[in-house]
Amino acid sequence: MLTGLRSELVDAADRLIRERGVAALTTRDIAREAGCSDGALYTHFPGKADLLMAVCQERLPDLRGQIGDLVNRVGSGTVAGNLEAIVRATQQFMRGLVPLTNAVASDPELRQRWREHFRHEVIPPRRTVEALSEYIAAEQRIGRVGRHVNPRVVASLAIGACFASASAEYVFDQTPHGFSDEQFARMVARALWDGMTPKEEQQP
Amino acid sequence: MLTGLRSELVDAADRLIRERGVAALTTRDIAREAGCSDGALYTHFPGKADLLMAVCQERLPDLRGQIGDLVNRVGSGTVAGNLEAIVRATQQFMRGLVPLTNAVASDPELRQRWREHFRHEVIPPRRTVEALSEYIAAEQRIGRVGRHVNPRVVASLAIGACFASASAEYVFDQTPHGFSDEQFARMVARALWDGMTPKEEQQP
Amino acid sequence: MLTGLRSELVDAADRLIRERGVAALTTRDIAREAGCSDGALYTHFPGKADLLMAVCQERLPDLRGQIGDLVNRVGSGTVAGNLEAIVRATQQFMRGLVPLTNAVASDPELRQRWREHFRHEVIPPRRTVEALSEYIAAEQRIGRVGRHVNPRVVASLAIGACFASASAEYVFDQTPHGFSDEQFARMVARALWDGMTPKEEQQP
Amino acid sequence: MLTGLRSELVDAADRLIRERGVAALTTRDIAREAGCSDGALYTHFPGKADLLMAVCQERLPDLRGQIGDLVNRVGSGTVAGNLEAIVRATQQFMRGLVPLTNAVASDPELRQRWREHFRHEVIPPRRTVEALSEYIAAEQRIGRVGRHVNPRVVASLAIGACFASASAEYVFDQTPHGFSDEQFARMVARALWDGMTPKEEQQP
DNA sequence: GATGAATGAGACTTCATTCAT
DNA sequence: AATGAATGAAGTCTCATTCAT
Repeated sequence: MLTGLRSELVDAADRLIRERGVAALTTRDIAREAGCSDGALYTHFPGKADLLMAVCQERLPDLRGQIGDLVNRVGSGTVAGNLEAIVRATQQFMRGLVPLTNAVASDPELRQRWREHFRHEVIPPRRTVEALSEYIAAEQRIGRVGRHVNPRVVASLAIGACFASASAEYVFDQTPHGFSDEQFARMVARALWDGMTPKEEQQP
Repeated sequence: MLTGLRSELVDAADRLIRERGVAALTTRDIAREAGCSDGALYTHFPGKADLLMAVCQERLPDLRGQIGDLVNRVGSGTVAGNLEAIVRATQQFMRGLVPLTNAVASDPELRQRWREHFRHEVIPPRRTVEALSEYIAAEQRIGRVGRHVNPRVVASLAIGACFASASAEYVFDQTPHGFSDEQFARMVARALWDGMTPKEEQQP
Repeated sequence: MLTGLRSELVDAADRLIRERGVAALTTRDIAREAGCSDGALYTHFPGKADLLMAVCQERLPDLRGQIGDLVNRVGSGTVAGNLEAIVRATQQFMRGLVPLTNAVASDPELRQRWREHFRHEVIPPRRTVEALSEYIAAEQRIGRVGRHVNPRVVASLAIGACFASASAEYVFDQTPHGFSDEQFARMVARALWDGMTPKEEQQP
Repeated sequence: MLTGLRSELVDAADRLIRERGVAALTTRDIAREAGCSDGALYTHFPGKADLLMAVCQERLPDLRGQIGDLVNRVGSGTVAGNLEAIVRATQQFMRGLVPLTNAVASDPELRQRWREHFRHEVIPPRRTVEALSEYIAAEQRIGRVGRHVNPRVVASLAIGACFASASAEYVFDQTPHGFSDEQFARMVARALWDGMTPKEEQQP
């Protein structure tokens, strides 16, 4: 056990949640996947729900880790280009997030515990939206984005579309739009940028 | 039994899925909610999964039913105003859709059956995106939307954001952006419209 | 199922408690003894503890049923003879009671529930003592038992000795005194009667 | 470890049996109470049952230790007074004995081992009865107790009543007679003495 | 000797499903 | 068609015991 059984269990649960969802996830399956006995789970966690919470807290991908440096590109490259790169990173991020939010959504106890956990913390989707908002606001401050733009709304559109695509892919194995990730990222960046260019007057 | 026990069961399951999710949903709960015996389910469905599929197929809200007439407003009012109304309708629609997709997502068997069911049919998210795409394309054809716009991308952004908001609300009881439905609809319509106005040249 | 599965289960549990005690009593054992499936228990009782409570409430032997008519012999026969007959009945009664009180004593949940159940009801040992006390008091009223006698104390001595004998027999397969039931009943009646005879004065 | 871990474990088990009974007593609880590791138990005992037997053998209170000197008062004070003091001591003794006999009674394995252990030794209740019998017989020999008295029967009555009171108190938190220890001891001594006074003739 | 993580058999309970009525 | 008692497989969790350190 180079890694410690605790991590092994969290890894195993994480893997199975992504592959099969929580509904059909038994403690025995997790133990088998982790290569340990049925009871071992209970030497590291008070119960199944606590292991699942640990998965959510410790294996939740962090968008900041993935787009942190992109956000630091404020003022360099083109805004549309940077947006496109951010959308690309978000697509990857959402593929990791969606199975977990689905797991949480379907299990009432887990859902309750998440709500309590995020009572005093920013929920992941909002954290993601805010990361992008900050980038847009920074570009806005140096005049590369129009003052008429609400950064949070634009961010919500981009992030929301990525989340919806990942969800649909997870459930139906199909995207709602039919584009490839690359195509979609480019076109989203373009469509949003079209509404973000600095200008004098506004059309009705 | 004015409505027939079959509908009673589908209604009961539908109600309970929305209230409590599928994870803790037992056939006994459904029977009690429908006001019938435990065994009655099996005179109308081969098993529990089939009842749940029936819920999904028969009780899945249809956005077309909700925005159909809005789509027919092509050429009337303002595009931004029409967009806003469509977003408002989509917000409602997504509140009904999200509990079902979450239910399906968490249960491997149900997920498999959905995939088969939608192998030869358009999946709900895409159907929704296409409904909005058609409206935008129609406006584009009569010159009220710029030719540089890809209707399906704009539609994906609007629909995706509504789906993401509804999901976050379902799981976390919070929206990722913090706006009210009304505010968000107005701002989304505005942001998208900013990038859709007909124009001569395009900024880099 | 001529008798109904519920009774079957209570009977089975009753039998096994007497044979083997509660410590090693599993729901599976009870089901097997009752000749039904593991789950059947739960169609008749909320849980194992409730079945055991049912055993205690419904199978608790009632001394009144066994000595009721003896008590009605007030004024007939000899007091010592009647006492002896009552002690004989009590010996039988205690053989039935002891396994149950031991079961209750060893299981904290069951004990808690008994205490609540008997919060507003007379506990079985006291009920037994009172039955005998009433007989003695009645003989006292008609002058066949000395006025210096406290009926409840004499009753406690007789009942207590029977309880202790039955307990020791249950645990050790031996009586603390080594007499047969018949011998012991006769001698107890004699010893108590020696202190109960009506008399004028009392020794210090 | 001034006392040695073995004693620590026996003490811990003894304490927990009296506080909570055997039914919910785990080796982990004992280890925690003794302030040692889970595994330590097995360096001093072959298994849990052996530890419990050790408790029974080593911590079983001995009435002789408590009433030994009282027994030596033969011929001094009054017989009734001495009886009363013995009953008082027995009441205390039974409060210590009852939790152990209940523990043994509920567990078939422990019960079997007790039976074997006491196959060639006098069982505790009988030892107690004999201690009192000897005192009464001694008084009888010097003429302070009537020759018609069977010492063992009188002893069984007194001891049995104390055992029954302690049992009922343990299980129900109530005594079968409702008297205080002091009252009950006095009245029992009186009732028995009434039948033990030396006399010429006997009433029918 | 002592530790405590790990084991794995087995406890109680749930629940989708069956079937005699 | 409808009932609901009965089934039994499967789930979560407990706990006496082992063993490498």
